[in-house]
Order: sequence, then structure tokens, then C-alpha cells
Amino acid sequence: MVFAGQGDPRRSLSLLWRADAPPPTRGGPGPKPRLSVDAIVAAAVALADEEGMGALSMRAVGDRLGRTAMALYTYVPGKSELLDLMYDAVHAELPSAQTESHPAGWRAALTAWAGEVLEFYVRHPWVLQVSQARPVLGPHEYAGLDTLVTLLRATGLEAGVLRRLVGTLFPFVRGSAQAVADARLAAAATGSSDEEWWAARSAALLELVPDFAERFPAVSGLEAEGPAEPYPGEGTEGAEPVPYPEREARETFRVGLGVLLDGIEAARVGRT
Amino acid sequence: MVFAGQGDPRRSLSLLWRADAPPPTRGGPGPKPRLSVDAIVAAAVALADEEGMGALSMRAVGDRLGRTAMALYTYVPGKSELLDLMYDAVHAELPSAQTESHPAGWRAALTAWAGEVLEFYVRHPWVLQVSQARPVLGPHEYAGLDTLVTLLRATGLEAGVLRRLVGTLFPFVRGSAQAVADARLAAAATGSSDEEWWAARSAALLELVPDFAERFPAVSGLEAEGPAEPYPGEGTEGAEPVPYPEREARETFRVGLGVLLDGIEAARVGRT
DNA sequence: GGACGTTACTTTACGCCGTAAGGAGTCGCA
DNA sequence: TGCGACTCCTTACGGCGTAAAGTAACGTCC
Repeated sequence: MVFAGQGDPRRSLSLLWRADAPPPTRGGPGPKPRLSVDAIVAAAVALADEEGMGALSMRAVGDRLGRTAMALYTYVPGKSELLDLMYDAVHAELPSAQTESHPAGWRAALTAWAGEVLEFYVRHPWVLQVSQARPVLGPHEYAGLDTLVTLLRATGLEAGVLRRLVGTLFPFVRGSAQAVADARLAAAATGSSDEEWWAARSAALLELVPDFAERFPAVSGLEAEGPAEPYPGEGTEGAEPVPYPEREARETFRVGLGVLLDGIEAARVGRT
Repeated sequence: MVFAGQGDPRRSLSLLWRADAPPPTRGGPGPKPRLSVDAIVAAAVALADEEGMGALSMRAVGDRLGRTAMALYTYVPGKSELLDLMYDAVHAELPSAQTESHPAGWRAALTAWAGEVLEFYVRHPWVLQVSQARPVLGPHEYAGLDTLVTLLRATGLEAGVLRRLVGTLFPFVRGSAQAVADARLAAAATGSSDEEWWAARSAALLELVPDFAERFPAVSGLEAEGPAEPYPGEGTEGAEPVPYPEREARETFRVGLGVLLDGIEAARVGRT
């Protein structure tokens, strides 16, 4: 896991909120900057999107901009702060309260929100690897939070419960996205089919642990009861077929969200 | 975030399930091994517990055993596999189906389970930093899974839904534990009070972003409505006072779990 | 009992990483 | 014209994971 939010809080925050660069039109002394914080962040995000968090190094980001690693340090205090900036920058893609319309009540609105956030994480899986150890406190992260709170307001629940729900829903979507991203990673790992990956694993497991079924009766029983009913194929016509593990992860997300929303429903009728 | 599950699956699995070391009494040629896989894993876990994942290096683990980094490679193929072994080893602390008694029905049992798992993660916060990208498939992780499935069986729900619930409950507890661990980390960061950390942050924020309240009305409104009612202090008498952010995180866990269980309840009455 | 092959462990080294320090070149302004 | 500020580069240091090769302890067989 990669850390963020380590540097000097003042410096980090003023970078995040773009409170630097006092007059943008002032042509001070020295050569014109041929880079910018935004360009660096964009390059770093592109790199992480394409090659994963493991490939993110100051040298690699510098290369991508035709510059050395040390050139970045003119704009950014260090890798940790760069990570903060990347994290907040991509969060601009989160659904926003303005664009979001909630026609069919809070439940439909939350379902749509969760789906969009899931897709966001799947688009930028490296975000899931940024340690959540303390918040980054950037503008776009706050905007995303604001959207969720706005949607939750429509449930009519009191502020205390609302705060807890925020802390429940975000991690839930994160966890689901992690599962989907993992499924994709596994599919890409062997280069070929996703079943191959599992086949190699489970064959080895069965050979090494012949008494698996007796040692873990509950898990074995669950698996023996067969996979879920074949996907009804709602809305996925035409698109390329989604491989099985990812379909499973997405179904888990759907059901889990339903359970959560049922729970919110229960809290509503219970407390009003 | 740190990766695991990268190496050769065969080798990883046979290490995890201890299917190596054919005759333990055979005195082959060469000097006696003065180390063992278990000793290395124990040292590595102790190191991670005490100094965090960032301090975990092959050299550091070697030092702790009075040996060089390279000595470990006789027992373990690489750092990635060592991480797998550490991960599974600590999972032995998860509540087990045998020891677990569920006297008061599935709801109480699941509540107790979740609480124990939360404490487990808080005890070993580095586990939360081990990337979930594909499962480690170790015996203790499977045992923990088996326990949860056993408890869930008592709900009487069908296997399909059960599988989804497993995928919902574990990430939920993980996310909650992350929040608690973060709160502790923040408290330890400034060395002094946890309010200090927040004070420095929010003062800087307010100064840099004077129009915060207008830009994020929903979040501001939520915070303005004051913190949750003072903790009723149930069962915490005598113990040292839990700092505010951690109390918040634990309360979020409690409420979120309640919502989830309400949702399960709804599924039960809906489908039976 | 001495040579031999196996094994545990060490030393050295390579190519990565983040980044500190200092130098080179470019520009606005006095 | 020169000074000072500024961007960007080169070099270097100490860390990392681990490959390669060397050293020493041990069981076995002649």
C-alpha cells in the first residue's frame, strides 16, 4: 500500500486548493516554466492508469514529460504530495450534486450514485491502493462527499445517523470496486482466460489439501451449491461478455447495496 | 499499498499449507538449519506490528533474527511470498467456528463476530495495507471464512445470497477497521492530542478556503449539526478514555453494522 | 579418517527507488 | 551590462529486493 498525506499539511493543502501561484500573468525573472503542477499530475495519473501504481516513480513521471525526475521537485515537494494531488484530481470524476438529478426518490438516487462511484474506482484502480490513513482533504474529494450527503439528506434521517452512513457507504463501494478490479487483474494475469488462473490455483489446492471439504465444510457447502443462476443479461446486450469472476463481483455489489438500502429503509420507518 | 500473491502459485500454496519439509526428523547433509519458516514469519509479523508495514524489509527481518537478508531466501522465495505467509499466519486469530457459540440467534452471533474481526484488524493494522488483489488462499483465511459462512447459515437464507453477504460483510469490517486504525494513527502522528492534528488541518483549510461553507453546503451542514450525542459509556467504565475520532469510527462501525443486519433481516422476511 | 556433495549462510554487486546538493543556463529588471 | 531569481540538470547517497558466487558446517561413503 502506498501512503499519502505525509508531508507538511500547509504546503499540501495550499497545493491541493491551488492557493499558490499568486499572479499567473507576472513574468518574473528566470526562464519560463515549461511544466506545471497540472501537467505533472496529469502525467502521473495517466501513468498510474496505464501501468499501475507499481510503475509510478518520479523518474518515470519525469520521462513522460521529457524531463528528469528532479525537475518535478520545482513544482511538487515530493512523491507523497504528488500522490495527494493525483488522488484529489481524479476525484473530480465523481458524480456531482449539480449534475445529479434524483427523480425517483432517494433509493434510486443512491443506487445510481453507487454505480457511478464503482465505475470511477474501476477506471482508476490505483486509487484503491492509496492508503486511507487520514483524509487528503482536497476540493474534489469534498465535492464528492457533498454529493453523497445531499443524496442522503433525502432519506430524512437525522444528522447523526447520516454521518455514520457516509462512513458505511463509501467503504462499501470501495470494497466492491476492489473485488471487481481484482477480478480484472486476475483475468489479465495469465494473459488468457480467467478460468485458467483459477484452475491452476484450485488444482494445486486440491492436491495439497485433499481434506479440504472436511476442514471447511461451510465454505465447501456454499461452493457446492453451484454458482448463482446465470446472469439475466439485463442491459448487457451487444457488449463483450463480462467474464465470470467480474460478474460475480458486480452481483455481490448489487446485492450488498440492496441489503444496505433495505437497512436504511428500516431505519427510516423505525425512527419516523 | 503492498502486494501479495505474486509469486509462483504452486510454491506459495505449498508454503502456506506447510506441505514442504517432507521428514522433519531427517538429518540430511550440511549444517543444521538455525532458522525456520515459522521463525521468519513470526519475526516479520512482530516487526510489522511494532513498526508498521513501511519498516518491513528483508534486511530488517534478517537483523531481527541475527542474520542477513539473504539468509531468508533459503526458506522463503521472496518478499511477496513472505507477505502471503504473514497475512495468513495472523488470520489464525480470527474467531473460529469451533470456539464460537451463538446462543442468542444469528444477529447476536454476527454482531459478536464483527466486533472480534474489527479488533483483529486493529491489532494488526498492516493487514489492511496488504493488497486484496486476488486471495492468498491460506488455511487460516479459509478457516475465518468458514466461520462467517457458518454463522450466516443460521439466517436461513439461500446460498446465492449468502455468498454475496460474505463479500459484503468482510469489506465492511475492513473499512471500519481502517477508519479506527487511521484515527489511532492520527492521534499518534503529532505525538500529542488528536485534536491538535485536526486543529492544524482545519485552521489551514479555513484560511485557504474561506468560502468552504458555500462550496460544500451539505457537508458543512452536517458538521454544524454538532457531534453525536455524548457516548453513553456502555461498558467502557474504568478503561482509559477513547479519543474522540476513534470513538466516532467505532460508532460508525456499530451503526453501519446495524444497518447491514437490518437489511439481512429484511431479506429474511422478504424471501421466506 | 579423509574426500565429497549437500546445505546454511555471508559477501558482494546490480539496478531500481526518493531526494539532497550544487552547477548551468535563461530570463526580467536595475 | 550585470545582478539575482528561477528552471532544470548532473551527480551522489543511502535505502530497497535479490542474483551470483564464495565460505563453512555437516552426513555419507570409500
